[in-house]
Amino acid sequence: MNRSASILTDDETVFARIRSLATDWAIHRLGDIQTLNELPAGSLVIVDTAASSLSRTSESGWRAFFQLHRIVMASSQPSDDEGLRWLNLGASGYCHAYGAPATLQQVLDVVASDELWVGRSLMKRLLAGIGKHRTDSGNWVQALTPREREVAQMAADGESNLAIAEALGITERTVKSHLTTIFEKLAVSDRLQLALKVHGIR
Amino acid sequence: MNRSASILTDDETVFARIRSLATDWAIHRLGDIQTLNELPAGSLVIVDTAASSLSRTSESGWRAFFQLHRIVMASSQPSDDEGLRWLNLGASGYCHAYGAPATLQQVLDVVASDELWVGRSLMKRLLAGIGKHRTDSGNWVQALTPREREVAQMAADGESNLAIAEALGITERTVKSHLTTIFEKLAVSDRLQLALKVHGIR
DNA sequence: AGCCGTATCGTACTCAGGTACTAGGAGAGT
DNA sequence: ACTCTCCTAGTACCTGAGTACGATACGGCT
Repeated sequence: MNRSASILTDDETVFARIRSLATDWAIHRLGDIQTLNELPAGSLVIVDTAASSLSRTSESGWRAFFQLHRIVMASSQPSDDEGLRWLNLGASGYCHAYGAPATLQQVLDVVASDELWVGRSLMKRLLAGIGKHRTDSGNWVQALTPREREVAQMAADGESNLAIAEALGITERTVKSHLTTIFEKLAVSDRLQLALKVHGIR
Repeated sequence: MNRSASILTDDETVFARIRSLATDWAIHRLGDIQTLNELPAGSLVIVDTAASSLSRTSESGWRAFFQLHRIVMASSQPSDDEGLRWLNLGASGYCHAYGAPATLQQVLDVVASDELWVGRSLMKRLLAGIGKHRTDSGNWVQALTPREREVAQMAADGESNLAIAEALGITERTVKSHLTTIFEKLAVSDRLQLALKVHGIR
């Protein structure tokens, strides 16, 4: 396959890692950020956020680069906020420079397909900013029966017992019954503790 | 490799396509949405948004399913809005049911790695919308006095009125008094709603 | 046939949470 | 001085939530 990518980094370890793990890819090394201008348009590039020559490029300079190529920013100390900054400037991806080999391979594959690659935790923040996404923190589900899951979710979302009963077409007494079981299974004392557990707080 | 996934669809074409393209995967077919409860926790599942049995599941039912498994919603007529709805409910991915084989393969790989898969155009929208929403989640603090903030935070963390009173060296009555003011200022009815607001859920 | 898990529902009870109405003292600003 | 907000607190009262101690029915497993 004719797959090649370039990388810009000052860190020998990062370079060696990426070169070795990406077996499907031919990796070229860039000496300076300005050499991005010499690559054919649409090239796949990994840029180490710690590379020294980065500081000489303005914000609009970055926007231009991101338009020209598909660029993945790799940080050795990634954070959601840093990732957000790069993605907002137009980066095609943001990942951990020392991430798992399989993950880095995946990042390259995805970005090469003209998709964007955003890590899990940052993605959740993006979704949370738009709607009310909440996943994870969740082996609580596995302890519950299907019916109990519905009741637990609604109670955790702030619905009253009566509201839950009406929504599910059962009596309030049955809702209470389910909740008692749920509290016992999840080792919580009331619906507020349940909500904290379901929504992954503490 | 021991890679298997399940699919729920009424559409023979979709089933045939996915089965044929995903050579690395063993694909099982599900007959009904309820069979999700019988799969081992954390299973990888593709669900056709047009499947007839979907309508019988409530919103909270979906949330529970999404926490139990890694579920990719596949639509034959995808839209950003529809995608956003599913992802907000907790889906692990949203893609085109008739998408390019290589893309679908990638979706499975990515989701199997416990990442989220969001298409390019939807991702752009998420990134565009991040700025304003993120600031107003901390808005509740502004409306409250310092003392009220302390009480609100503790109540939102699940502490009882008595526990808050003892921690702050005041009577339970005063805690109640603060809470009544807090509820009024933040336009919520009880401590559970307060917790959801403080922790940025709805 | 018997056991067990799940889902449903009844009555009665306790109690934490929340409201209504009220009010005194401390401190800041006019 | 006067007003205003904040923090504090008492008594009385109501209600939703949760528990105790049941019950019936259905389906699967041994």
